[in-house]
Amino acid sequence: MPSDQRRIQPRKQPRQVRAELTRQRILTAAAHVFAEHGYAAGTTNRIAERAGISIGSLYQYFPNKDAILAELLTRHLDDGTAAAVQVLTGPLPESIEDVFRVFVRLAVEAHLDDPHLLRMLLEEAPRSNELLERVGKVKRAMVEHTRDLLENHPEVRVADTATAARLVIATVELAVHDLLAEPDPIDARRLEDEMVAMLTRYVRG
Amino acid sequence: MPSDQRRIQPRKQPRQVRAELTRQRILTAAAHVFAEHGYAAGTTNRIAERAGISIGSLYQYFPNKDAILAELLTRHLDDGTAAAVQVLTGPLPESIEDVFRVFVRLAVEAHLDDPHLLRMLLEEAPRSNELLERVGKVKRAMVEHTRDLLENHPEVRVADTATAARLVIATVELAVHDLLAEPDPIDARRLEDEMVAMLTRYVRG
DNA sequence: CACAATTATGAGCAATCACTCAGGTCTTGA
DNA sequence: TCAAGACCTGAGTGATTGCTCATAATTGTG
Repeated sequence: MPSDQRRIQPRKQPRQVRAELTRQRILTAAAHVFAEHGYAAGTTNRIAERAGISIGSLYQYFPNKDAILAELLTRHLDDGTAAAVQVLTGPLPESIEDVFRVFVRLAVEAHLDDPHLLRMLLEEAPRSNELLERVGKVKRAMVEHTRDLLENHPEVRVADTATAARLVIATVELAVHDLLAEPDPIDARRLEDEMVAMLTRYVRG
Repeated sequence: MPSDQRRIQPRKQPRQVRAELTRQRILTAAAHVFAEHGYAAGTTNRIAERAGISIGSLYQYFPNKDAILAELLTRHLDDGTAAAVQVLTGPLPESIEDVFRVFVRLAVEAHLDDPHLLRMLLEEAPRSNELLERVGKVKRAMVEHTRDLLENHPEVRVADTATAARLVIATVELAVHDLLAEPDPIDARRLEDEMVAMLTRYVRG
């Protein structure tokens, strides 16, 4: 425990209830502000104002602005993997069509509540090597899982499973980016149906 | 020609050769700087430095930073539509598989030289309503063309051509975002092959 | 109640950045 | 050759922003 350690972490851990409450309020406010103004224009003062606290308090819980972004991204990633693990733990459907449907729906649901925030998070992730690496890790894990699935499922007839797995994952991700950004968002059900159809016909050969 | 018009355009049009040359250098430098540092961190001073000119000169050719971004995006959009028009003017292949191959290759080639810049341009486009509208217009035109194609081609058997067209366009766009961002970019040929296969099998039903 | 630890405050600092302007240098044309 | 206009220069300005710190308020503990 070096005594001259840099102030990379803010103070100590919260001890009182109101502290943890303030932390939550900061994160919620940051999510709103970032989603609305983007990362660069989402100033820390604005976040504090929206959270109903002073700017000083904000910096007692986060060492800097980037740390807030990191925490938001971490939470999303953790939520996503938790949901995925839960699905993978149970029994999967037999047909690949139904398997794809499960995954596509999972992806859609995970991003349906705040697409703008999610878009921002993924855009700003490259700002930090650590975040970029973390996102990359999750993505690589998904690609690996998909490749296993493609290689072992009897219905699947694609040859280049490595490329196919990347293509499938990228296509599902795309669901997100087309559900949001557009001012005229596509209907979630229809998108799901068509995407599942496309993926299924593709891997069946 | 109102005399009190705001200084939205910088000075007059360039008259001498060196002026046009300087303009080009600014745009080239901006492309590099934006691609490397992103829009927010790509300062105008850095652009001027990279272009080998003074910051004052930069502001004789562009009224503000956003105008540089706008010009870069406009050029990309114009180049892209020009290439598309040229392809659409000539005779298209018979089979949809070959048609898709033509379009996918077009998209890949258009974005192969500077993927980072392109990513940045599309991310920052929402900063301006005008740019957003311009991008939206191009995209809508592509979707419309695709829908026509899907409805008139004998091999195509999808029912919901509206959704299918959007899905096809989004999938092709995806080629870009997966060719670049990743530190381990996918092989262009393989991606092209698999993507064409996926789209073809999808629309054939 | 006292008093120490924890949490909250917000004016202000230092740094950064887009952009200006007063004045230079170069090119052109007569 | 020599003005007049075109082009270039770069230190500086005003505004913004991330963040600090001295101080105050609140809470837990005996």
